[in-house]
Amino acid sequence: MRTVPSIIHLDMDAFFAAVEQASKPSLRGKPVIVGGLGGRGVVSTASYEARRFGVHSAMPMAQARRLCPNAAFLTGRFDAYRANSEIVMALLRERSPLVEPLSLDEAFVDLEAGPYGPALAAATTPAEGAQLVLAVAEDLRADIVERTGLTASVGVAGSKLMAKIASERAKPDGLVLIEPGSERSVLAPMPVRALPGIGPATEQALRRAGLTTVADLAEAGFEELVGLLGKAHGAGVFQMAIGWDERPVVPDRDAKSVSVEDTFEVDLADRERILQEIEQLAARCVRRLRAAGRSGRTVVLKVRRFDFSTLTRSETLRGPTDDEEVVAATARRLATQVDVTGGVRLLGVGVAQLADYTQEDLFAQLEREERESGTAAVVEETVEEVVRVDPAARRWWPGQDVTHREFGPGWVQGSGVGRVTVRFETPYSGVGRVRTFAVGDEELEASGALPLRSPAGEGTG
DNA sequence: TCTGGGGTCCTAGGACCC
DNA sequence: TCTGGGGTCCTAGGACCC
Repeated sequence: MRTVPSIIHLDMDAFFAAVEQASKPSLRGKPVIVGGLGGRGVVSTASYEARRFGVHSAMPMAQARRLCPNAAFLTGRFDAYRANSEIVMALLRERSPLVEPLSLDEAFVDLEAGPYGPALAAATTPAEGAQLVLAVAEDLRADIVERTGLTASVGVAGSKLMAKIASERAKPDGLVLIEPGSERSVLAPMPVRALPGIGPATEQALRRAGLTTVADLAEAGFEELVGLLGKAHGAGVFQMAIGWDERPVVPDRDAKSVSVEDTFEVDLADRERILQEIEQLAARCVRRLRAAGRSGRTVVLKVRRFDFSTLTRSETLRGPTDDEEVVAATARRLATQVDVTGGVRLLGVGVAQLADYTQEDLFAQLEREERESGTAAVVEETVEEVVRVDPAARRWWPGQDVTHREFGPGWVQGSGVGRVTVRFETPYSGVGRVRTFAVGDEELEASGALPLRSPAGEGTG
């Protein structure tokens, strides 16, 4: 392992909620909860103000409402999160080409590559190298605030494992260094659950064996952990426990699967309806697959039943496809293997075994020919229904960006009984005023997210 | 008013081939 | 006539992460 702590782990603080607060001046300093607003939604991110009430990620939204009824409850605006994520990732890539994003708000950076590599290699002592890395990290954090107004926590260490643990300790808005050589003493007192890859099930298995701290794991040894957790997991956990981690920072990992899924407000019982939903999921899945310029060979259908039991059925085709009809027909075929009595709460369609491009899709051609010659099962024609958009039937989502012809840009605070309430403010304005309109008001329209820093540099944000 | 959506990796059994 | 073992692919499920 490295003697200079040249690996950085960056984690944006309460990212989704922080973007909302930066976008909406009236929410700064207030509890904000982003997540699914339907009856079956869960919390995606809670602001630190909301966390003080006990709200956290993955908590059912209904419970969050009980704990923190005065919070702002918003649906996610992923375009805004993606745009700010790209700004942050670009700032990381200025420091090194070796950037490994883990999600929109998290990434590893290896500073040994890139502009600081030579200076790090030239450092005469590890302490000198550490000082350089800390300076780079502080500069990075300042750049992120300047460009987005958002704060990030950064961990700096000699391995991915320790950098990640360091960023966790740095939260919120901090910087923590774990000195190479101190790994084992830092890890020893920590609960096993603090190690990435140890979740509730593994924690339980270890607790039954009397192992609760990382020191316990190191003492238990390789053999016992492999016996308890299996070969790969046991070996991995043991290595983590003794602070051993040589995993490289790997940029540009290609996706290995693409999937979409929907949980329904009310369980679906009708077979015909289930097939329709599968049809639409397949279409969405293929749209994403094609947008990524990929095709896939294995189609996966996922079904969660009324009792939360979840199963998957998959079929591997002879070659990769990006044809909507092929994916849909395969998913429908898989659906016939599933017992749906009692109802279905979730359906998902995915494609795996991805290939980089589509060759001539012989499989799709074959399916089409069979259908046309009438040898395949008759599939009802999907008639493109032309739905005229009735303005009065529009749906507005809490948090959504809108523009009013007279009052300008704002966001939806809430809607119901034919009315929609909008607060007119922007990332660069002061706290805005609230006005209420009829949901069908033609002056009001949906709009895109504004950058958190105005390109013209107006306002203070 | 229980439990999202998008992913990754691992395991284990059976089929199939040599 | 019986008895192999290894490798790879496919499928299903589970744990985990953000």
